Amino acid sequence: MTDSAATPESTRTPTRPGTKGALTTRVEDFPRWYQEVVARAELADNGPVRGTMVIRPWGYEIWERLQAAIDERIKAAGAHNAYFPLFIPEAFMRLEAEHVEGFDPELWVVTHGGGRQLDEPVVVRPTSETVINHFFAKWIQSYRDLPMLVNQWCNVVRWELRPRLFLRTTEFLWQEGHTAHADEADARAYALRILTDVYRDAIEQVAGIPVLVGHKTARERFAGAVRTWTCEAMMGDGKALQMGTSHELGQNFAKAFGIQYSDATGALRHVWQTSWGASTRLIGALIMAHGDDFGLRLPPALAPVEVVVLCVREDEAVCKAASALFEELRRGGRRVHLDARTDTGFGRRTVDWELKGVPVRVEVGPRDLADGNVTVVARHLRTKETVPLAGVADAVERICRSAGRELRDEALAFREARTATVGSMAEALEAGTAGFVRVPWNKVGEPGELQLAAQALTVRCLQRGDGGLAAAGEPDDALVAVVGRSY
RNA sequence: CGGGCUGUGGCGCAGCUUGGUUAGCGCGCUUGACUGGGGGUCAAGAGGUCGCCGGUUCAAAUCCGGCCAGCCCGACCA
Repeated sequence: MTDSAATPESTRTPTRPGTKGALTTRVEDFPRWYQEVVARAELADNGPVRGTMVIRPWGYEIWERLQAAIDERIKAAGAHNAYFPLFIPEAFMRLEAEHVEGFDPELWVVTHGGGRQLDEPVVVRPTSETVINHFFAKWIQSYRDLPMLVNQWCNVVRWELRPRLFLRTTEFLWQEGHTAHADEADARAYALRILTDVYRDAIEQVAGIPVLVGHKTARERFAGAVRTWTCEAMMGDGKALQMGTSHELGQNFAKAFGIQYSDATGALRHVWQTSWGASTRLIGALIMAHGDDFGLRLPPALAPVEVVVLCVREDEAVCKAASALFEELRRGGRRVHLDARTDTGFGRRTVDWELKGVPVRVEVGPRDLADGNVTVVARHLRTKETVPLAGVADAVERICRSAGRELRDEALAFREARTATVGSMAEALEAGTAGFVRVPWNKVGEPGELQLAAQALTVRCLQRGDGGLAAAGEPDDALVAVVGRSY
């Protein structure tokens, strides 16, 4: 993900002309670059209420594709979609001690409705454990009702002090899964299944973002969970972003909400639970993991448009050839867009498509066309090739099939280049700011976490030395802490 | 909530110290022409109660007071 990798010498002088309109480069000012990409690629806008977000069509289509990838995997894991209310009785939030404590500072509470003050204020959901468990208590009676596997796609609202589009907004879209199981082992296995088969798979295979998996330290754990599993990825500035989490809730909520079932012997038992979520933050990750100094780079699987065919300029033969290619690619099953806006300069249009991250551009111009050729450009590598008309479909297929994997390889190489392995706290503190540091957890511990926090460093997750997940009952002392700065 | 800063066309800013005629600039937008293989050129336009309220003054974007809003840095979080 260095500049030299993103702009091979072989390309025909790709330009960032002058100062006008060009993006701030990532090394110059990464947060500013991020904001500019969000704006210029027309992904989102700030809402009129502080911290709120308008997701624009280009951004929303990406979300719909992420959603589809995750939803299909959730269903494969046996959960079903449902919908629970936005408003939660305030009293529900108080039922689980840690949960209240964790969420209290983030709550939005509605005190008025219908022009008068409510007798009992209602909370706007920051997450839905409480309402859903209220119903689980009602729905679950017998071991035959288990496991109960429910998911919902919805918005949630949390008070945020430092909003940033996609990464941290007051209202965001997500999916939250909630399950109840007969025993601890089943709950644990399910939490892990979601972590790896849903989140890791969708994020790596569809979004092309390599992740580290592991569990959170007590300090970073979800409010009310006994164990929080996480997928962590490295962004283009070396900082970490949590991409999806899966919690083992033990029996905390079951006891607080009285979720009990009769087992085969007739004995009354509390269920064991999980909850798990992934949000529109993934779009932020996509931008920051793959974006380059020319804008967004989308893996074809998530791109609203996979191929744009553009007429270099007004010309009968050009437009005819472009339309023919557009039709051919469309029939081939690719999402194609024909850009025949000859009232806008060619340079302007190519830059726009590049900002938006469309994986392939097919440029049809009179010069190439005279020899029966067009120019095909792969966005992620910014490589151009001259291709005969008859070979365009193949060239497009080749790029569409390889781009996602190549983006992932590039992100992985970047992460590895920015990951250090050390043996002590002192070294971890020293190496910590450029990327990830792997350090034995028994050298860190809770006091170490405080020292790290002083430098804005946190333990992103704990995992085995080989990157594997801790087994049931495996003590944290034997594990490695992945340390980094985070969003 | 503690510390630093900013409010001027859609966006980004200058002007304010040292009040003074029609408040400028870049980008964007509109129209036209020439263009056209990486944000092209030229010309003509549209668009602003200078955050709000009050005060000083012959005169306030500019000086004074108050209020409001937003940004950045610290403690929370997907």
